Amino acid sequence: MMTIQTIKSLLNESNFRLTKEREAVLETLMHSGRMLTPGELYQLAKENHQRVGLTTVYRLLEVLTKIGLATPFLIEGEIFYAYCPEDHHHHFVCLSCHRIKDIYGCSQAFEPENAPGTVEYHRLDLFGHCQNCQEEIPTC
Amino acid sequence: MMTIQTIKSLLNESNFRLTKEREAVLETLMHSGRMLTPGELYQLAKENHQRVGLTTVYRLLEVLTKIGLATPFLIEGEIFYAYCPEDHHHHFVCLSCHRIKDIYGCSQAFEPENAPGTVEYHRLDLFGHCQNCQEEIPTC
DNA sequence: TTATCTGCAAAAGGTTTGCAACTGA
DNA sequence: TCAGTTGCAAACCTTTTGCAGATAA
Repeated sequence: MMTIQTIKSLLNESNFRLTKEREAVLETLMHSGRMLTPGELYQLAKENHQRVGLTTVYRLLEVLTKIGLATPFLIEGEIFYAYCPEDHHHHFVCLSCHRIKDIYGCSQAFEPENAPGTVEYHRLDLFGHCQNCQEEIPTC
Repeated sequence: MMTIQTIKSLLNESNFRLTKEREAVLETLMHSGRMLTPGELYQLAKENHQRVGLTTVYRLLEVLTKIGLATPFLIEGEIFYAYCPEDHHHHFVCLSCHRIKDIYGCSQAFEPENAPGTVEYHRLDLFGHCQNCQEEIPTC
């Protein structure tokens, strides 16, 4: 996982700053290992660290998304964000606990040559239930 | 493309009804060939057909998503919906005009056996610019 | 016949904005 | 030093809900 220093450099490159509030929120997101709604992230960050404002959370998520360090997910009408290193990979998303596992090794093979246009990027997400959550699910 | 009659049957199977308002909105969505925000769909449907309410649009999109005939997309913070037949396929999404092209022939090969859990479903979307829009983009 | 659907108006809820004070680089 | 950031409160929208009347099946 990328160090805070590296992330700080990435932010600075784009004229963004890493304040102590942003660091608190960022660490909360990174260490959660999950995708979180802005509201959830705000709550968690408040619990784990100093006082931060919801506005700050929204603004940080926007910045992180812009520089490719966070990715939004739309699940059942709700928007979540996950910390997401900038290299190309895919995701396994647990629909129960919202944990994200990055999956590396993209063959790029499924960018068909007969695509009806120029492909800028693609996104592959697998949805299911992680091993922890499978055990907890009652067979019904 | 699925006929209205078929869609009506699918709706009825789940105790939903196809009213003339829903038919108007549905046809607008199907024939647009694009992903649309609820607001855009509402505007288009009003232009093309009789008077419909925005609430009706929201409720139809919810129903269609539930029975697998519409898919939501999250693009730059906005939620769009596309008509989407219920069989498994992928998408090419034009970031300029929001047109959607369905891509068939999924190898399923990228559901790795070493996935950290049970995969319920996956989703692969390609984003780029369709041939129409490439021509229009000024080289800058 | 009746469960479902409609549109409106109101409520709710999530997200953004303006601003004065603060702070990282 | 000063451009970028903060948190608050207010503004903004998008989405949902309640309801009485309409309608598909």
